[in-house]
Order: sequence, then C-alpha cells, then structure tokens
Amino acid sequence: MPELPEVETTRRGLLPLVGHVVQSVTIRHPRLRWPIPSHLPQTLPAMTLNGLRRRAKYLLCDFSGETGAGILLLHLGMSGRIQLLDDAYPAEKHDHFDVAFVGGQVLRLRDPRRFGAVLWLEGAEDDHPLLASLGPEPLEDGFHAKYLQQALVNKTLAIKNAIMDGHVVVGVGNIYASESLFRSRIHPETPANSLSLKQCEKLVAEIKLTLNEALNAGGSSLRDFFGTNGLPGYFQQNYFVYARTDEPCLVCGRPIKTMRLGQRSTFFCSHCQKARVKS
DNA sequence: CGAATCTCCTGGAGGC
DNA sequence: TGCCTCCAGGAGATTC
Repeated sequence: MPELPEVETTRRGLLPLVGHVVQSVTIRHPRLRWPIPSHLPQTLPAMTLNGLRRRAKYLLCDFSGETGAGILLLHLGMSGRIQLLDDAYPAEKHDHFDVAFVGGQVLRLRDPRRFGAVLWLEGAEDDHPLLASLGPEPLEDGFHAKYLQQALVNKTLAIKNAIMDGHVVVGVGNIYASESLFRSRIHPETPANSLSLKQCEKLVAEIKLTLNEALNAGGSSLRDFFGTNGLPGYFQQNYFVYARTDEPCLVCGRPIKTMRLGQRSTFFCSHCQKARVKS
C-alpha cells in the first residue's frame, strides 16, 4: 500500500536513471489494472529518460527520442514496488515489467496484487483522463484551508472519505486519512461541509505534517526501500490510531475504536475526536 | 451533480 | 498439513 511518501521516495530513488537510454523492455505479465501497452518493447528502446515527475501517486517518466516522445505512467496500486537493479538478475514471481537501460541498470516493477498500472501517454498529460481532474498536491501551496473548505461545500459525506477523494486533494490514502484526522481531533464521520475554517486549517496542517514525516522516514530508509528485504518508510512510522484497534490512545489512554467508512477500515479515538456535528 | 457500491487481485491470517 | 473464508486496499467504473 504505497502512499504518496513511498511514491515520492521511489521517484527519488530512480533519479540516477535520468539521462540514460533504454535498451529493452520486458513484459512478463501484461494484465495489471489495465493491460500494459504491448508496443512498449518496440516504442521505448533508444529513447532517453529525460525526467521523473510525480503527480498524485502516479510516476511520470518523460521519454523522448528520434522516433517521438511520450510519458511512461507508473502506478504502484497497493502492492507495487519499483526496484532499481544494477543488472537484470532473474525475475521473480510477480516481477511483471522491466525497463533495461544501456549500461545495465534495470527498472523493475513487482506487483503481486496487480492493482498497479503501466501506461503510455502521448501529448499533453493534463488532457489524460487519469490526470485531468485531480485535486491539488497536498504538500504544495495550492492546498490550503480556504481551498479545502471551498472544495467541501455541498459535500455531506464523511470528512474521511472526502480527503481520500483525489478530486479534493491527491495522495491522502487510508492510513494518513485516519492519522491526520486524529491529529486534528476531528471525528472521521463529521460531514465534510460542516468543518469550520479553523478545523480546515488544522486538518490541512496535519495532513502536510503527517505526509512530511512519512516522507522523511521513507527518505532515510531509501536504501532499504530499494533492497530486497527493506521495509517501506511507512512501516517505520509510529501511528497514533492506524491499525491500533483496542490499544490505548497515546493521548488519553482510552481504547482506539475502529469502524467501516466507505468500505475502508477507519481508526479513531472517540474521546479525542469529538462526535460528529449534526447539521 | 453527489454519494454509495462494485470491482480488479493475491498473500497472509485465522478457524477448524 | 490442508483447506476454507475473510480481509487488506487505490481509485476508476457503475449505479442510484
């Protein structure tokens, strides 16, 4: 379950590939969330990787060559991981996709549950349906309290579901939704449009803080993250509520509660997070 | 429109 | 040991 910090950590880990030229592409199991484009082994070789960007949880790899240009879009789904190998040692069971570069380095996608994606975009990425209507990046200045409150107008759904909606803000997954709401002392069921501006300020600040902490943890474990036995940064984090059902709240000591919200497990402290406001 | 539900997939945990 | 069921979850697709 890579969240935004893991995707960003992955991006940084792959930066050494920028400037390198593709040697070959191997597709072992094309059926991810969508089929991996079958033309990639013909299209990508001889192209140069010009840059690596991230939008939401998508990795955007900019390629160009004499035959054209495009963006290789990668998504890790919930079990995906990208490794940067010094050479193409034998692939294991869930290693579905390789991009080998001149010089021997290999970008390898492993994704047991195959919720991830490998797509090829040509033309302006903003026109692509997956990217066109995304909300702001949570760590950028465009995500602020007034924006959030405005984005939640007319939304009566639970705030936890609202901040996990990529049209409101991208990159807040199930873990950090629960965590940032606890840290904001907002009950996850609170109707989204009932948050005060002050609550929006607090929530925005805590989302940024939580993600930045995870990013720092991920960054510090970069080597491990790319190793075979490494744990992603988020496993190193200490959570206030996530996956701590019945354990004592780290603030008040009462047992952490869990509930289903939008088909997702949700963790909170019923004492520290005030019951939802009736509207 | 908004909101809720369904869906993809496999590994791991728990029950018997 | 083996088999079964349940659960985890990102986010687009579908339905109401």
